[in-house]
Amino acid sequence: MSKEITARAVDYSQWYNDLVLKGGLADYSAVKGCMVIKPYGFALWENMRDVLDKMFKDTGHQNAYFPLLIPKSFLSKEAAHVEGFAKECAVVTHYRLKNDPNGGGVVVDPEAKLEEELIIRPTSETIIWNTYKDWIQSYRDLPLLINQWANVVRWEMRTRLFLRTAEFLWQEGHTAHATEAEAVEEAQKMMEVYATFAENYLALPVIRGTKSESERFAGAVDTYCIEALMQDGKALQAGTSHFLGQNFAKAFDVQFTGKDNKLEYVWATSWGVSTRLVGALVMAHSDDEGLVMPPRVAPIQVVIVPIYKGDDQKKVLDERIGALVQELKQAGIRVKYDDNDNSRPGWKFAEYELKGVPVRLAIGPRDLENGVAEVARRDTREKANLPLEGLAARIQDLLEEIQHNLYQKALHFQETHVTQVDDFETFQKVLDEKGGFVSAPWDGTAETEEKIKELTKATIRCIPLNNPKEGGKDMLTGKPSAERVLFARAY
RNA sequence: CGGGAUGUAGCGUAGUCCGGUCAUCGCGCCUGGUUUGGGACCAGGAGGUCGCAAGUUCGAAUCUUGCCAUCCCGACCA
Repeated sequence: MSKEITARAVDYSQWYNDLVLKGGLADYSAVKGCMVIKPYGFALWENMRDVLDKMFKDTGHQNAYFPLLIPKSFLSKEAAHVEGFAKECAVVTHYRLKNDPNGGGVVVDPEAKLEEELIIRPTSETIIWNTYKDWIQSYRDLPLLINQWANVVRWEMRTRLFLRTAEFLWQEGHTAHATEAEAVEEAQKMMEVYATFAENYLALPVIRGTKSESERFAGAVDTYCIEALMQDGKALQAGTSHFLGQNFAKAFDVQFTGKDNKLEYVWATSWGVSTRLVGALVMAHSDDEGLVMPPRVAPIQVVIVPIYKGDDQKKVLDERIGALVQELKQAGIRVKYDDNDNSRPGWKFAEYELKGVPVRLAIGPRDLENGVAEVARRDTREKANLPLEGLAARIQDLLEEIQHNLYQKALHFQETHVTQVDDFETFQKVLDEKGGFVSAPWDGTAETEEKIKELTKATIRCIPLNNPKEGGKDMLTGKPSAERVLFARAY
């Protein structure tokens, strides 16, 4: 069949591509490095977005929108920041096209060169802090808690659907605070929001931690992160939250007058998650039959497939199933009744399995006689006949059970893929043969971290929160180590 | 951005070395009919600038050059 997907064991990368493309989440586009998010994939993102948006608002944030284009000079104001992003910025140099005098279509009008070139935002710290300067004068203006939903562009050399594309969708929170402690607390709080979201909605267990200096966001004092583990044993950074100190306040001269009438620089945070979460979701739960969607964010939670011979039976089914659809909708369930007569039940079964719909109901005349529906769950692929009477409530429970089951499965995988090692030889062996996180003592230097990366391709994913301080020896250098950190090969 | 591979109808493909009724086959699509409890069947039909652009040639899917896109492996990164 044309919809067949490559098995994980055969080619994991191809399996992932097959799921995204054949599952209808996204397509390649005519533009290098950019993808088209298709309706089914976008519906998934919208569900994620809606939940996160509510969580942000519940923690006191407001949405705003800042420009896509940023004056080039802004980027250079914060030294570490420009260093981090300069290499991947798209630049707008002209503002007009004209007909090619040689008849070759349109060309850039050389007379329309911009005085100051504009960069397409790779992130918005600079334009936002330039704006905050005008918004903040007094401690009464603080804290300033803003989020924006936006697209950003980072000119990546190698792209992968959802995981790394030149343009992607995300949200970026940018907050300003009167004290350092309050800003740190905000950064930690938002990391916790992300972790809660990943675990409760994406059924994706994550490890909370901080980044080592070399993995830190360009311009941050501290980067908090949530790290997830994919089925191939590679780690994936699922969200980051940065304590920016006063770096941007100083770069953009954002000061406020305190109660004591003294001028002070504000303390800042920024935090973001992106459409990359879609990739994380796909790789964490799906199987060789196709996508597996966690019910809480699944675009379609329940699909109903009618089984009938002839129009008469169809009519009877339409009526009964129509009532059931209403019942399910009233229970807040996202349901689709697929009564398309052009494809047969078997085809639909396979199609919705590929799309990862958590629950499928098949209902035919036989079922109506018995007052039941055949209920199939995507996660375990089990089927059962359940009474139509009170079905909505049963389905609600079932969706929660599936959500929970997916989380438990992923959690078990994660827990069994954190390996403690103390020597470098074992470290390499675990990475090659088992994958996952490797917890190993590290001497705390960037040099050692770099050396380990060169030798093994593994990086420090995070220093877990509340990490026990245990004396030891660095597995590579033998130098004193204050604590274990988590290494992994990563996306 | 370096190395390797690929690009023929919506999808998957034959043909490319050796230029000349070669645009092949399957799925899908449209029409009609029979069907419908795990990817239906019959009959008829539509659909292709052979990735794009130059060039070589009497003649190019096929040869040459450039470009575009995708995949895999590196370096870089969410």
